[in-house]
Amino acid sequence: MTERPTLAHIAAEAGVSTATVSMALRGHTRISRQTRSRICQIAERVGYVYDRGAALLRTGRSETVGLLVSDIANPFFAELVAGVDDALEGAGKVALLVNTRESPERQKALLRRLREQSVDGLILCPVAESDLRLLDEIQSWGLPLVQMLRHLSPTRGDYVSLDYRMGVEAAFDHLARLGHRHIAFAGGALRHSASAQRLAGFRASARRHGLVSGMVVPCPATRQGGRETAPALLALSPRPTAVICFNDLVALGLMASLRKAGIAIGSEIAVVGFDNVEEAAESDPALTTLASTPRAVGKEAGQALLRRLADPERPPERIVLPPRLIVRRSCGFGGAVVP
Amino acid sequence: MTERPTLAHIAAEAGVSTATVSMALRGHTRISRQTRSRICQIAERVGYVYDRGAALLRTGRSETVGLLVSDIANPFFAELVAGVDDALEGAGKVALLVNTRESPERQKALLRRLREQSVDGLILCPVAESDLRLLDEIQSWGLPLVQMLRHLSPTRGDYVSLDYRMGVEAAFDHLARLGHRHIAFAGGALRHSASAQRLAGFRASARRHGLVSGMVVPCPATRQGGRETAPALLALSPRPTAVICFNDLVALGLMASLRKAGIAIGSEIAVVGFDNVEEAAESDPALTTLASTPRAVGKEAGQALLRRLADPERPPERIVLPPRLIVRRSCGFGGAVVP
DNA sequence: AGATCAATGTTAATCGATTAAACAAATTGA
DNA sequence: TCAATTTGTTTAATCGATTAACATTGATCT
Repeated sequence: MTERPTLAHIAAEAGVSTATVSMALRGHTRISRQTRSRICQIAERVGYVYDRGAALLRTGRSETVGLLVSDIANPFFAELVAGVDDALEGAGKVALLVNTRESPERQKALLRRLREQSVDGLILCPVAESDLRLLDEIQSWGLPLVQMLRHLSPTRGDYVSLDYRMGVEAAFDHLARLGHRHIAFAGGALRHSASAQRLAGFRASARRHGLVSGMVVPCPATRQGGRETAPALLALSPRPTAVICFNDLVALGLMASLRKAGIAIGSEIAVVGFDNVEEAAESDPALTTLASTPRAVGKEAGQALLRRLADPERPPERIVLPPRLIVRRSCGFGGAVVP
Repeated sequence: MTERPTLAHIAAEAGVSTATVSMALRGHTRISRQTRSRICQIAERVGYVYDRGAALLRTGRSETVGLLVSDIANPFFAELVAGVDDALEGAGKVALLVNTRESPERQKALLRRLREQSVDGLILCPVAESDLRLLDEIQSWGLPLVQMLRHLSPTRGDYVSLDYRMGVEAAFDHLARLGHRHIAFAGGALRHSASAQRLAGFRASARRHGLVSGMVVPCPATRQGGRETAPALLALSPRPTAVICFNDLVALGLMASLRKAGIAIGSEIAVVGFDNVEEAAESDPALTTLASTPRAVGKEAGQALLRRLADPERPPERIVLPPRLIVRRSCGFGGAVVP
């Protein structure tokens, strides 16, 4: 419980200046082998711990990044966070994780908080309804930023995400190939780019196949949302023979609801999800879905931020990972089936 | 992209000293209403942002907390982290989240990193195989600590967790009441208190009911682990008519495996999980389980740390939340059934 | 009138590490 | 031999906010 040792303590003990100690501990070449090793030994012995707060004041770098996600409790984001951590750990950086809970006010307050903390950069999954002004603001702070999963601008700044549009188109094409002509979309209710992109993929596909493109039923992106959206979906006319869901949770909820209503999933109605959560392989019937790879996305985002920190002048990056269609029984037996 | 304003800038503009500005912005009573509001206006106008790094150097408080979990990607921990965040947010603190990945070396390195960062306190879910020496060490640093979910010492320091032992006993009693005499435990393979407590609950229950207590099959605490443990379980002699699983993931994996083997879950063999994940209510059959409340645990842990920070001298706390038995079809129709 | 007090600021030291510039000593080059 | 260079270390300023101790002013009291 004694005072935490500082450079000055070590310097006194070694009979050198604090400057020497500072340089020695960081492996500066100007310090001789012997003094360095002597200093390191003393540091070890007295239990010296580097004070990043003090260093920050001088250097301006905190070796810390802000990570803002819209819902930490969501397992999808948990994977994402794990991926970011994977990338940061090797670089010796640590993430300040905050939960915006889809609230613009909280997002604003937390951004301020992270600035106060002098984070070196930000990885941001913006809350729904965020817009370009936020991007302007962040850039005016001179804070390196990676937009993750959702973007504020499709073209400005670094951006790492999934190709939602392509994913939905792949699902649609698959269903069309199976002969479906009435395909619906059970979609997220929030307004953000990841949602808009799915919808755009759906609409574009419908047009391309010459089908009705108005069969969209908005619903919360949760299991509960999926359950509750079944009636609205079945009430559509013509009644859809296939439905692409916002994500697996919606699909699983919807399937539970349809099962309860005695509707045969796979034959009477085909269901496609998005994400390929573990459960998808074991649901009844197994769920056709798009394998998104949240951990990979998080890791890419972390790495992108590290590159940006290393070189603020490099041109903006857009990294958009392609989801992979995984065909299972919830679309019937028309295609090659992965067990 | 201009220089970030400091107290000195504001002081110059307002024609007062930095001391006055500092006090004014923090609402110190020594500053008159008028100067305070004048200063606040200037701060607002020039876009002043508090520099916690600088303040930390002087005050020794970073308003930051270290949060170490053993597997961020695990949805259970995601809920836990969300709960911690819930508690911290109100207090204006932010969590530095790190992932120990069940590795003692990483845990050690990350603890050091967090100390360098001058976190005000720690919330730690220790990796398996951690022991008392770690607790001694942390206490020697004078860093406030809350042990979460797993403990290093059952009696020393603050501790927030779930009553795993009671949970397993409740499950056992329920199964015994239904007439089961051959009850097995499909358990975690890691050595930590949360695992030991479940096992203790199982053994104690078996003794209490005068049953064989050796029917324990260790397995990883994952869905995959559950799937792979089915053969070993069925090979036990006498063959168990009921199995209590380490958690829901194990139970769900096990059920999938048993289903595939053509075994009737609920009648031929009863299955009980632990956690009550969302999926448990919708599996086939619905899973009897113990509702653990990770978000609540996280929140309690966060609050406990806040109390500890407010008063380092208060006596250690032990908060152990009771899980609640939720009876569903995976145990057959012998009891009251929650749909 | 002089002492006392309250209200409101200011001065200056401080937290711990970094780093440009200065300096001393040893080595090399011509 | 003397200047130039290299090597190793020190000096001292600096980052931005906090805070104990001190200063000023005007009001109040006896």
